[in-house]
This record gives sequence, structure tokens and C-alpha cells, in this order.
Amino acid sequence: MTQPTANSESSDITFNHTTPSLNSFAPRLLDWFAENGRHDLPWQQHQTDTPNPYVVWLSEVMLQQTQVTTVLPYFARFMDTFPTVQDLAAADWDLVAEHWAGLGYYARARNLHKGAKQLVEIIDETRGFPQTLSGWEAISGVGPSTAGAIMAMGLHRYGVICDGNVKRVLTRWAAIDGDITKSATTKELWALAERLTPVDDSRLFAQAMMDMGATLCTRSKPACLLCPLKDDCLAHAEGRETDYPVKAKKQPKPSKFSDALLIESLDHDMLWLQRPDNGIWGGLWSLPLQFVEKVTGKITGKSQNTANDTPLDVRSNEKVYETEFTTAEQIINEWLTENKLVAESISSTLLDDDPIKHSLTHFHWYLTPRKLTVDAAQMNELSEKLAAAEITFKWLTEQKAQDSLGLPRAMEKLIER
DNA sequence: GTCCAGCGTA
DNA sequence: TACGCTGGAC
Repeated sequence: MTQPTANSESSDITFNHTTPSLNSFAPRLLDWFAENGRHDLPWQQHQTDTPNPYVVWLSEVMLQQTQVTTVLPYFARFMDTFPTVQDLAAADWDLVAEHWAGLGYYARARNLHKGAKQLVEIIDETRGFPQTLSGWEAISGVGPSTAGAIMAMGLHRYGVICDGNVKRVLTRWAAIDGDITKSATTKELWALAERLTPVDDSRLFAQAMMDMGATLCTRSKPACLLCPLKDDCLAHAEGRETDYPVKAKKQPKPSKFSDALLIESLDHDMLWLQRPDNGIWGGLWSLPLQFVEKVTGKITGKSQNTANDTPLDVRSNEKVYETEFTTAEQIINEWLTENKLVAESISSTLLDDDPIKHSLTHFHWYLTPRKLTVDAAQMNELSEKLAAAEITFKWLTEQKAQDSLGLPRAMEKLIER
């Protein structure tokens, strides 16, 4: 999806409002923002005078997935450790991962790190940050929405944003009832956002729209009485604010089950593995996991027709083995199988049959912590097998792992047990 | 406890 | 179009 280019006369698109309504949208919004908007967010502070593309880029990438209050401490820590894009580009990945740990969607941290390197290269060549929409869209992790935000707020140039907040405001104001996950609706919303964005004030307009969506035009219980757009908001006129935006129904999530192995040395160090770059928790660190094949289904006799009643696909062990284990975990699995005593001791030293539940985008994950103590010889043997396969691993206490590794939330939950 | 938002990439 | 994570809303 490409953001439409500036064209205020897009004659092939019709809008649900009259020209006076369309034209007065921005002035009403900007008046409200001047009075009631947030102007003190840390990534806004330098913007009244000198544009700072780095802080806007960094904050926008964080805000792609996360609410303002959650982002604040992460942003502060990033700026503290990586005050410039050059600092970020020069940093080791593990340090970046540690700073991002807990925010989720770790591919974005990898793209951020990669993007920093790309930006430094561009800056070295051109003596400055990219100055165009397409220039920013070429940076890893920057799509049309983030690029528009950076153009407007990071460079003080013309830029249009159409993120989730904007889409909520606009679908309500214009009673747009198309599914916003469909490309036709996306196109319609971008066209409306562009029609409403004032060419010479797109920076404040973008900030105002995000503030509106975040504080007034919220998903549930919108504060319509305080809204500068209520007089011609088509959803409000019908009392149907919360019917927008329209989205396709979600698929029920399947469940997966894994054991999380706390393989502990006699010195109380545990084995930690760095996960592959792609897939879940890419580039972060995790306890070794062992996929457990289980038929899901309600054991209680209720006959509710929920997702849990649907059996998992019957797959061969070989298929499961390939898709559910990382290389490191396959090696560990083989090592455990070869050493039957060890394998037995896992099940016999069961710590807690109560799994932690961790829900991801497309499935629920039940992780059961299982403890296993290895002697020095076993520790060496396992380490050698992992090293031979060029697996990145560390033996660290829980405390040291928490302090020095990028751990996903699920690992924090597990070791708190 | 369960549901939901959020944007970019492969 | 499938997929990625978590906190907050309900």
C-alpha cells in the first residue's frame, strides 16, 4: 500500500460531507488541540524550533504498537543510551534487544537497528536525513504511516498520517462502514485524511489527530461532548460511534503447549538460548522450549462449541519436530533422549504442573516450567554440542539473565515462578 | 478470565 | 494475506 501523493483535487473520490464541513475540519481540530492537546510529550519537546527526525522516527516506531504511557520509559532509556542515530547504529544488537525487551514485536527492534545503519549511511552520503516520503519508506520498518508522521513532525514538511487513531476518528466522522482491513477502505481513508490535512500546517494537524484519537475519540466510551467535530460527526448523529471502525471478525486462536526447561548447573547457572531472527521472539533470549503435542479439547463435559473443542490438526511427529523446534531445541531434545536418566529426571523433578498462559497474535501458548539439574560433565557435553552447531547460548543465573539479556515477557513470568 | 489494538514485512 | 507481542479494556 502506497500513500497517495498530494492531490487536493482528487476528483474521482467523493466524500460524505459538504465542502464547508470538509474545509472547517482542520481549523476546528487545531483550535481544540491548542486548548486541550498534549504538548509536553518528550518526543515533541524539540519540535517547535529545530526538527529532530531521529526522535520522531524512534518514537513513532515504538508508538506503532504501544500506547503512550507504556512507551515513555522505553523511549527515555533509548534516548539515554542511544542519544543519536549514530549511537544506535553502532550499538551491539544485544544491547538494543535488552532495551526493547518487554515491548513486543521484536522484528521492529531489529528493523530499528537495521534502519539506523541505513540512515547513517544516507547521512554520510547526503549530509542529512532523508527528506522525502519515499526516502523514509525505504528505511526498514518504516511504512506509509510512519513515513508521513516523520515528514510532518520530524522534518516540518508536508506529511499525511492515517494510523489507527486517525482511522477511528475518520470512520466515525464520515460514517465509513467499509471493513478497514480491506484495501479499498484504506484507500478511501487515506484520500479523506489527505483532503483534510492543511498543506501548511500538517505537523500540528497530525499531532492533533493522534491526540483526538487517543484521548477523545477512544474505542469505547468516546467523549463526544468535548469533541470539536461532534456537530457534523455522522456516527454521533446516529448514536452509533462505537459501531466504527468496522473490522472483520477475528479467527479464534488455537492453543499450543510447551515445556520450558530450566537446565541448571551445580553453580545455579541456567541455559539460555538466543532465538533465531525470524519467528517468535526473534533475536531475544529464551529458556530451551520443548513442544508438547496435545489434543486440545474441553475435558469438562460442556458441549460449548468453542475453538477449544476443535482438535488440532493431526500431524506426524516429523512435521511437528521441524516446525515447532529451533535447531538448538532439536539438539537439546536429542541430547535428552540419548541420556535417558536425564530425560527421566525432567519428568520426575516437575516443578509445577501449572503452566503460565501467554497469548500471542495467532495462538495461546501454555508454558510449563520444568527443572533439571546437570553436573559439570553433562553441562560441558551439552555446551559442546550447541557450540558445534554454532548456536548462541549462555549459562547465567536468573538474575544475571534478567539484567543482561533481552528476555520476552513470558520468560519473566516463568522465572518469577 | 477474555478480547482487542496497533503497522510493517515476507 | 498470515504473522508478530503485550498491556489495557472489559
